[in-house]
Amino acid sequence: MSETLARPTGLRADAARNRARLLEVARRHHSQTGQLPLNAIAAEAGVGIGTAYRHFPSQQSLVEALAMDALDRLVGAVKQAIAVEDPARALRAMVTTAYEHLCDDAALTALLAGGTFACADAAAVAGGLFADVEILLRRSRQSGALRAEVGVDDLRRLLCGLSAAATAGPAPLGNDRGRYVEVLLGGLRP
Amino acid sequence: MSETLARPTGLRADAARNRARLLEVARRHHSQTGQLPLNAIAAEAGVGIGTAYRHFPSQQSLVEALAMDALDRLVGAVKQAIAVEDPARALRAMVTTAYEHLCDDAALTALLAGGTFACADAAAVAGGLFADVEILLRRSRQSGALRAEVGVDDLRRLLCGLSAAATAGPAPLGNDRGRYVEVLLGGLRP
Amino acid sequence: MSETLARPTGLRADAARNRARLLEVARRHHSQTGQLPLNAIAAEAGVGIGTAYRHFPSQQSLVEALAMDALDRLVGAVKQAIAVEDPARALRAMVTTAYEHLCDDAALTALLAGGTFACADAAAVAGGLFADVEILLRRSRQSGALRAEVGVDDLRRLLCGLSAAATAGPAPLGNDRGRYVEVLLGGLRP
Amino acid sequence: MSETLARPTGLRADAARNRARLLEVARRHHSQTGQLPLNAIAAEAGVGIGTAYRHFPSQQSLVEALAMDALDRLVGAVKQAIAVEDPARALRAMVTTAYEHLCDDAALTALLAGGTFACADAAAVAGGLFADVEILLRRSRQSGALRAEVGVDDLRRLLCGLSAAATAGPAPLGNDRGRYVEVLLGGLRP
DNA sequence: AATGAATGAGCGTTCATTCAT
DNA sequence: TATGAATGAACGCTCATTCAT
Repeated sequence: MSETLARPTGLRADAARNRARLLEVARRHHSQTGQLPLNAIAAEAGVGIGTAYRHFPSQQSLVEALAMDALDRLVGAVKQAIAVEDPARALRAMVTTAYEHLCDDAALTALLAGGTFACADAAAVAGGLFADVEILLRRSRQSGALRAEVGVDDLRRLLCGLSAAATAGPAPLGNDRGRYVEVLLGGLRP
Repeated sequence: MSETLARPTGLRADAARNRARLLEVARRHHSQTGQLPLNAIAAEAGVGIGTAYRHFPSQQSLVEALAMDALDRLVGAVKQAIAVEDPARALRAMVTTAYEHLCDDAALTALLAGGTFACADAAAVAGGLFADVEILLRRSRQSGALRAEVGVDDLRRLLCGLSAAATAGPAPLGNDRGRYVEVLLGGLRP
Repeated sequence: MSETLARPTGLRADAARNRARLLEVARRHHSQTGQLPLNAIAAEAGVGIGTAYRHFPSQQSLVEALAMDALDRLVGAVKQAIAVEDPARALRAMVTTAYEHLCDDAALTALLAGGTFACADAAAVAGGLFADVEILLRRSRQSGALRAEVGVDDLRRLLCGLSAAATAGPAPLGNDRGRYVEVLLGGLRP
Repeated sequence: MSETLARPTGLRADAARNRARLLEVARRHHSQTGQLPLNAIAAEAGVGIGTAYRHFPSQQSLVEALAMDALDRLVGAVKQAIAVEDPARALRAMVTTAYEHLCDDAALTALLAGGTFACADAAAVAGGLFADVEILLRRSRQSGALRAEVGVDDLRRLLCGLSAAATAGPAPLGNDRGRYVEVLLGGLRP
């Protein structure tokens, strides 16, 4: 019943406001420093530390809450890619959109790079995503658009690593980052 | 005058011994936990914390000292690759060996992923490495073995991201990791 | 008016159910960890923290509620002991049974060791107990079965200390603990 | 080599001063509240929290340092008791002095009640103490002054429990507490 | 040059308690 | 009356860094 959820329902108005504030501050911290110090985030959000822990009993649950919206969008984009008839084009669409989503949302990258889940709903959504991707990969493989040995988990790792390569460092790539996904796409062909 | 060096010369015997002990302990910490707590390392090495700071005034300098040996080996391997006459084979050799070196040495990956240097000698060696790679890339490009838009810095990022993808997570790839570099090699072709 | 009671009467059905659940969880916590964290207990019992506080406005009142059953049993056992005609045997019976009750119920020990009461009914029951014991002690003293200087409060302290000695530590005494009460019984003789 | 000691040697002057301040404040806290919050103790002693942890890496080590002087005195007193020729009188002397020492020093009671040791020197001193007591108990048993089934560890528990009984509660016994050890002495006789 | 004592910012976490809904 | 959101004091502990000896 009172299981931790990345996207809770039926929050009281004030609780929802606090949650939103916490997420907002946390997002800034995470994207800027890569860290999620709950004490500082709570203070900056003008919220008691206990409240922060009530909403996010672990850092992982906070990461999942941060990533939830982006995860939803990614799921939608992948479903759109699956709808493309030509397997090669579908694969390209899926990889490209996943790459863009990961580059745009550090929490999503952290969540998928970790591969573990604290919140049941996040795990469920991610599981659906992986299942969708699996379908697409199988089609791509059968049509000869994808190397045989690349599975869902490989793609997860490759995409996370690639977005890290594009995003990390003192001078993260901006508009230019599209080049990297072309390298990956080229490499995925048999 | 006495600029910090990743590989100092003319150390007194005891100083050299302390340095070696610190590096040994630090390497263990870094490979096991990914962290470099100077206090604990100094204590474990049986060396005063002040001495540790004399040797490594910043964590970055410690990382560079840790990576120096691997960096040397990488430089040698790249020079060997350059010596290969066929540009495509040379490129493949270089990328493969760099990937393996990065997978095998977390400090080397940290150093190259950061892209900044605290020690002049490390910067110089890395500069030489990049110059060598640049030569190889130009040859590869001219012979049509490499995409036009991939520069040295792109390759640095791609390799670091790829080794992170192979190494990270609860179940790092082991012998199997060779698959990933094939993806990269495939993607580098025009 | 509505003074706090360790054993309230006329509770609504749901309130009684909540109370019972809270006590059940609290007993488990107290016997396992020696602590009574109200938040965790309320959550585990599926009861709001506010409700928990309504039932048990202080930790002391919770301890007293936890101890109430055991206290009743102890009162009964002491009355039985008083009924024994021979003063020496009566004293022995009373001390032995009290010791066993204390060893078996950590909350009872906590209540009697503290010596103060938050709930009027607990205080009343304990007062009755002490009065009964007082009677027995007087008889024992007069018959020469008890040292003159040992009063009810001394016995309370001695018994609590003894059960702590038997129960505490990494290796609490089990079946063997009967030895300790023999020491006390021996020492109570003039 | 750098093992934790309850009584370190060769401290720098300022370190010794800080240590003494910490112990002084800690003793007050422990005797008044039974707790040892390192943060508060460090602040009250006018010492950084890091310094406090340097001196006492665990609460247990702080307890042992607090108890060390009393433990020494107890060892001396027990040796004196052993020197008494008559076994019954020797036993009485030992039990009485141990009881008094425990009543007078809460840290000593905590240390002996726990029965575990973080500092090698404290463990060694305590081990010597137990060995001495063992000798005395054997003599007492052989001369018929002690119940057969009471061993060193039983006596440890009984004495800790008894001193807790005398010391605890809202109205700890003062001069009067001698009565309790008479009960124990009486009970130890066969 | 080496040592290691001292510092204190900072993080994770618990939990008693209050109060708006 | 029941609920549970919010609060914040308090505590344990780590670790980078400075500086007196």
